[in-house]
Amino acid sequence: MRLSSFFLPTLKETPTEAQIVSHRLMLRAGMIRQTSAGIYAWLPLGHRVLKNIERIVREEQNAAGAQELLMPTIQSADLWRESGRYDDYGKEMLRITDRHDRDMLFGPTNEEMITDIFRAFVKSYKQLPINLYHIQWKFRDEIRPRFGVMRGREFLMKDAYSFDIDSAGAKRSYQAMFLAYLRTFARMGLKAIPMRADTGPIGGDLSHEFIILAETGESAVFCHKDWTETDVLAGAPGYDGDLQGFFDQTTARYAATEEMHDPAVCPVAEADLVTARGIEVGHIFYFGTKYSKPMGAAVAGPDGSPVLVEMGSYGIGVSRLVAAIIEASHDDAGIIWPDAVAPFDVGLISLKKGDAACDAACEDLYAKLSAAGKAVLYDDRDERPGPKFADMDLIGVPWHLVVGPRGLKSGVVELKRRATGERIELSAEAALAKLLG
RNA sequence: CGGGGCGUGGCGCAGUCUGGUAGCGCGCCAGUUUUGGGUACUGGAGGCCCCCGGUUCGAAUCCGGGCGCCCCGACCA
Repeated sequence: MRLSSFFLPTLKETPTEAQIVSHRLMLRAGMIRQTSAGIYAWLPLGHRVLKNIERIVREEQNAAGAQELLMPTIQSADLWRESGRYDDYGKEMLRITDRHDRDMLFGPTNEEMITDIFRAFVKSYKQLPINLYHIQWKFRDEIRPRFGVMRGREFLMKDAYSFDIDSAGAKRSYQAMFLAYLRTFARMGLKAIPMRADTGPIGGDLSHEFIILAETGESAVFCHKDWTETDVLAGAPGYDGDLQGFFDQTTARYAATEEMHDPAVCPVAEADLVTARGIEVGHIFYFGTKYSKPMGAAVAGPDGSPVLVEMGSYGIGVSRLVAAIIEASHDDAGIIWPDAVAPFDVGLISLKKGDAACDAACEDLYAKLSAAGKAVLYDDRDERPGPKFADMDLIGVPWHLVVGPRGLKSGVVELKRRATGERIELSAEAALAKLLG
């Protein structure tokens, strides 16, 4: 992509409404545009990151055996009356009336709808287990949306729903998602800590929140310091392996949100306890027959008699992750994208547009990197070096390849790693080899 | 919903108290200049001053009503 024609409205100054660093940087980097309180348009740069995160989530869900489908954003109130949540959910649910005066709503979650789909088609225990998910926009009419996409009213969520014949199967489904979540967040360069959590309005008796530590996190969290020092996934099994063992071993290490933490009975010595702020990026629930019972989702068991299915649900805040990653990875100059989610792999900076040698070298590098499958943002604008460096730092591209007349005279270009600031001079060929290696 | 604050070119703000030609910085456009970390100068474009009503010869400014947005609290991916 040539920056001269890329829609990237970066800002030099920070809009006043943005209070936390991720929101400020997302606005300054031209990633999002607010359209109403808690509702945002995703501009091209932000959209690229959102899609990358979505892709990782999808790959890991598929690897864990979940199957993707897509349910609508608008739902009928009738389903929610069946589960009893139409009244329970309160004002957070956006209620809509259609032209025939039918009660509709913009889905805040999909337990009812997926249960309805399940019960329509699945009739035998032989078809279980099943885990279905989608990645779809949700709307929750928060009392106070804030912090940009961190707590928007409209947000993109991956929600998965598992169906099992018994609680042993359901727990195994839960543990598979538990592992999938750890893998998902690790791939994004995040250290997410699973914490025992309240089940809230979703209901149920087993639940973990996945929390990443960041100063601007909305809730206080407590965990053993081992969490911050070791790789949770070291020794993790495959999905057909000993999930129970991994789950037991992982959850044995203390970690709890404020609501669940009681200093009086905390098993961790004070010296080993980390007290921090956290951002919730995922939440998993096992809730048994909470929905299958009122909605009559039963299958024939081995003896032919009906058995209510055991369910769980598993959410990841996809749009929130964009902000959460920035909270966890930035500096004074701007965003530092982890490679896996970066909107571009390489930022190619031409220091002097119009200089024949410089233009030729840039075009050549741009063509070769692109041909090799790299996403390259080529800053071919007729600008001075200063703004180019500043913009590339701001939008956080992981590698900066700087090409200028001065270096070309001595046969070198400069390669900079955004995360460390480390810069090396090397030949164009060597730079290509390093970026493609 | 309770408490606090804000609404003036794209962004950041002044002007409002004390009514009288709508301003500054950044950005944008043109030209000159400069050229390895947001160059300097000159010229230019761009504003229903959130909306409606009232007071007044005259309202960004005063009065009434509405709308929108932000921050602090309880709820949530």
